[in-house]
Amino acid sequence: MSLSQSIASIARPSLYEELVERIENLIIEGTLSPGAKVPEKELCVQFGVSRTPMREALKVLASDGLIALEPNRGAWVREITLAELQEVFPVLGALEGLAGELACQNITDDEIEAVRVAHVEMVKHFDDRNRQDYFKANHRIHEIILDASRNTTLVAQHRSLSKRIRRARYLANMKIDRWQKAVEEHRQILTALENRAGVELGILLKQHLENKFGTVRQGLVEQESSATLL
Amino acid sequence: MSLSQSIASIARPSLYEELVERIENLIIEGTLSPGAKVPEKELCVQFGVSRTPMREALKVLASDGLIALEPNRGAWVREITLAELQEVFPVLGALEGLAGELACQNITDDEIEAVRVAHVEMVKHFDDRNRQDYFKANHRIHEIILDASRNTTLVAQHRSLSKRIRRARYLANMKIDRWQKAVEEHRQILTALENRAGVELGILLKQHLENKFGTVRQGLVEQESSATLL
DNA sequence: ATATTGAATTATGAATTCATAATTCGGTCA
DNA sequence: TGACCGAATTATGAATTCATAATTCAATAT
Repeated sequence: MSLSQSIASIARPSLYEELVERIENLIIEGTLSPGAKVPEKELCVQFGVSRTPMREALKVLASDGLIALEPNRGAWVREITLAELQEVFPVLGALEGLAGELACQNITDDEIEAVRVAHVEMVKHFDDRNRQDYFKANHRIHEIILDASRNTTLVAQHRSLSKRIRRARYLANMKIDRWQKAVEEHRQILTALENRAGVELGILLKQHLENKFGTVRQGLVEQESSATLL
Repeated sequence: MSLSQSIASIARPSLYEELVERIENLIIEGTLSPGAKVPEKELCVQFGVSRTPMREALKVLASDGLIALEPNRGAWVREITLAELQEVFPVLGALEGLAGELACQNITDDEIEAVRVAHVEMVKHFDDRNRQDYFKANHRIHEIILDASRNTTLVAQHRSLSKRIRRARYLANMKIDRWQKAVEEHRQILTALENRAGVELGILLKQHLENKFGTVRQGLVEQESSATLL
């Protein structure tokens, strides 16, 4: 893994890899929304590549579950259903629990300090009700903890699943009281990390995720009911 | 998911999908061994397809971690290092633990009966010291439990990771006392399942996996040391 | 007005072609 | 003999081409 990474950092990544990332971003940031057709030709023109690397990228994205390829009918951004959320969240919970335990065994003092800094920043953005920047700081905290597990397989699995649900864009819908609660949970998470209390951190992260699930579910239900009304 | 599956079952799977499966099998059964080059051209001839679908398949296999693509140098079957095993097993453990808990909530009596049948068969093959068929029955048991979690995401993640380590072919090296112990563990697993004791089953499966890890590690260490001697 | 048919158009799946990078191998020189 | 160079060969990355399946849309029938 480290070998292939070092090679990748020297050599220019191939076209298809770049395309995977860029299309992933289009999906996550909502330019390509769930249920929409992935316009193969347009994307080729937009990125200035031929269909070959584009189609290779689409195959990888399909294998990651971000899009669905229907034979002879093209690619579609996969919808996030309530059923899928109910599947993904427990799995993410199991992974986060493990990450928390491992992180407490392996995290450095510098990394804990980095979490502390990100935490303070996150709280500031909460006070300002700045959802965008709150999300970024929040995300940074979880990334540091995950990386501190020193388990690239775990990190990769978690990232892959996170991407699938991140599209739900739950933050836009997060109610203020739930948001407040999330900040409090993060205070506990930081404390457990500082104490290197592995099992406790695992439980906290899992719980934190379950609450997040509540938010996402609510957002999705609202979205679905409003869609029905149209 | 059910939609795309029903479509896939009607339409002929595309070439690249078929190739992904067949090359996967070549890797798992050892025809393509770890560290070996994946002979793109030869495989094209062998399967009677052009390079385009073949290369699409290789991209997917790389994304699944079965092979490594080195820019301008081709594809190689990824080696299983001890470091990777140490990463993968805890993740699989977390997933199996979850699977056990969910299975106890959702498994049908018929499915428990199927596990019982496979268990009896497995014990018979143990008595005959028939490793091949023991492995098959063993595998069937774990598949039923996993499927009983009713969580296709969990199943997919578990399968993907299992494939990565199944290549280690640990069974060939399993010592008789460890084998005996594995059978005993399976007796407990069956009992927990019959009692629908979710938490307990989760712990048992995780423990069972850790023991398996010991076997795989030993096999790998022996293999590496013998390789060094060459 | 709506549904249905079929030709024209477009999109997709896969083979082929082309440019370039890596490897091989024969020859040269130390 | 062995290290080094460079032309020939081969493999790889990506664009193009070609065959076929899906879709669109105008014309017709109900």
